[in-house]
Amino acid sequence: MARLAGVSRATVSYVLNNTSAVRISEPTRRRVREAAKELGYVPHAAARSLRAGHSRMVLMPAPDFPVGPLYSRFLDELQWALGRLDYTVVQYGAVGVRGDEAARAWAELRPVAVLVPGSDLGTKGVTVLKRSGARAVVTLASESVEGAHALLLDHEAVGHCAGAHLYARGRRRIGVVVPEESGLESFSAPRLAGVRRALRGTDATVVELPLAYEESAAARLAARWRELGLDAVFAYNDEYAMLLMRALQDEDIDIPGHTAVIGADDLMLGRLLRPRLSTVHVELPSGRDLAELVDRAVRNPGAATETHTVLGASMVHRESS
Amino acid sequence: MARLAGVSRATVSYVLNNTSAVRISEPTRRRVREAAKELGYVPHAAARSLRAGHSRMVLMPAPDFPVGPLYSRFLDELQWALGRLDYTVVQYGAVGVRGDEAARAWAELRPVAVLVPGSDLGTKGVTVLKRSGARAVVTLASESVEGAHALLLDHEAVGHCAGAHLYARGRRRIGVVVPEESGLESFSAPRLAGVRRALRGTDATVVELPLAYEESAAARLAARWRELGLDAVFAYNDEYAMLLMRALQDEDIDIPGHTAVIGADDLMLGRLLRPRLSTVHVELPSGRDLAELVDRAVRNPGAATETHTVLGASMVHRESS
DNA sequence: TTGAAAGCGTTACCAC
DNA sequence: GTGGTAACGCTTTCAA
Repeated sequence: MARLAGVSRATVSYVLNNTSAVRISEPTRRRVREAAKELGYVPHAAARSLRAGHSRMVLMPAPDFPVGPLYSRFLDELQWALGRLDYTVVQYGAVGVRGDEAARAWAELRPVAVLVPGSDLGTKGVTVLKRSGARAVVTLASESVEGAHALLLDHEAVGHCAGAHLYARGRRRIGVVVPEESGLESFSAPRLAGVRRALRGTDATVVELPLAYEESAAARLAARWRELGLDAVFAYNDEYAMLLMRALQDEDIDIPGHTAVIGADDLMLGRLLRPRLSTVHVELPSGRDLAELVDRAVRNPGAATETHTVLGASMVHRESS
Repeated sequence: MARLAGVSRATVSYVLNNTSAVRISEPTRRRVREAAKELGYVPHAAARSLRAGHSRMVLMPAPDFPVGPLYSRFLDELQWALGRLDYTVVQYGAVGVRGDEAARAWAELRPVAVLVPGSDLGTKGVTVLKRSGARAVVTLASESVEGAHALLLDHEAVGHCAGAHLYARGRRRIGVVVPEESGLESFSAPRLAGVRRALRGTDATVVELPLAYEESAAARLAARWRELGLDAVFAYNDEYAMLLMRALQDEDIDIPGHTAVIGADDLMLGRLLRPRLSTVHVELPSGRDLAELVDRAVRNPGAATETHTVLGASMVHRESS
């Protein structure tokens, strides 16, 4: 778009950006708008941000494993809230690119802010991003990273909640399912650690139970259940709980009589099981709050990095424990 | 980055891009590389694509409703395959922006290709994208759009498969669950239509059953089940099937004796229900094939738009039907 | 009120 | 072999 309406490029820019500093005559405005519509003109984001020296793009790495409804809703809310603040959310999809290499790839897009779920970002990566112009880097993980704002997802508290509940219900030999699927370690490890902490100094014992999300794996685990001598199991989340519970029931193991089973995430499916599944309800951070944190950080990049602990965990006791 | 290593910007460009047309002395190369590393230099994608006149960005709108494991896996595979072809996949997150307005927002990023799941793109939108430089526009929906390549997701075939199966099992009064959640119409409507087609000209009847994904809604539907007089129900997908099946069982309705229940998508949870859930297995398009389609279209934008019907549907008969 | 021109970071092209 | 220069599309400053 340029001399299409018989005016200068500057005039076009003024009209389309509603620049209030200069006054353009109504007829000219109309001519520009009509020409723009007719030509199907769309501004060039790259040129704009190149000239401006910054963009309004908030970048997140696209998750590379199936995400549940919890995260979907969180993401939706976040996108909505950031959209209201005039940011554009972009999920960068690159599989197999990790750590600092990923940070460099993100930095090429010169996002104004970067949101990183998971612990795949080091101090080095934060430096690269900041030097490339990112005014805010926020991590969502169990541990904070130097130089970045942190939303500490306290998965450890989820495990603690589960462990304390099972202990209070009189269980003493407690299994903890740890998914074998990759990409889940950063969630499962702290959940296991939380159970351990809840039971430290008591007479209860904790047994780690690696489990792949397959019927056959669950059946194998259930087959040796009696010899394991467990009276309770915290199954990482509701889906693994459903998988294991079914396998245990197929082995005629009474739930919760012989073994208590609890999950986490409070998904719909837990309410549909029989016995109804006890679960740890997890409260993800509010998308609106996170959007405001990002906006604050962008407006004031010099401020100290904030660290918030989120992910409220509360027990939902139903019938399986 | 510019005169940091005491060389010209052009030389920097040559070194970092390994341009073979010109020969740069080894010492110079080293100096440039060192300076780049020291400064944490990262190339500016916007400047690059501005200069080049095109990018390697493939844009997809981020889904604004919870997606299942099927779609997650498809997306993962697609990102991997496009990554191998040196494209960068970006999911554009904007909630509440629809149709041509969304197309214009996407066009601002000047992606080389746009992949649109769902039927939210009109001929107008395709024109805007193409005029802005997109060399390939591919839709994944039930209907094709003029000017765009189309992967026809044949949800109608899913419904047909379900209807034919239930008829063959002797069922004649067939309910079809239609989710009330928004965003799912483009999947649920063709699935319902497929059931209708399968039973057209037979003595079977089809009853549409709107259902929200909530226990209470399912309970209300189950409470009036006997008066509905249905002997089978196709529940949109496995999750709705689980919801409804549980409600029916709570009403002491025998499955499959009194009512056959089938789902779709062949999720793990169907195998864990008792009775085991019959389901329509759905084959999403191969991410690799789609990546190749995109690449072909990008290399040869003039070629006629391709239309492929994907989404193979096949019945998985278990115990609930 | 409008237009001309500079400059953002890159890279292709041409002189040196 | 190397380095200057122009141009990509846009915004902004300054001059007309």
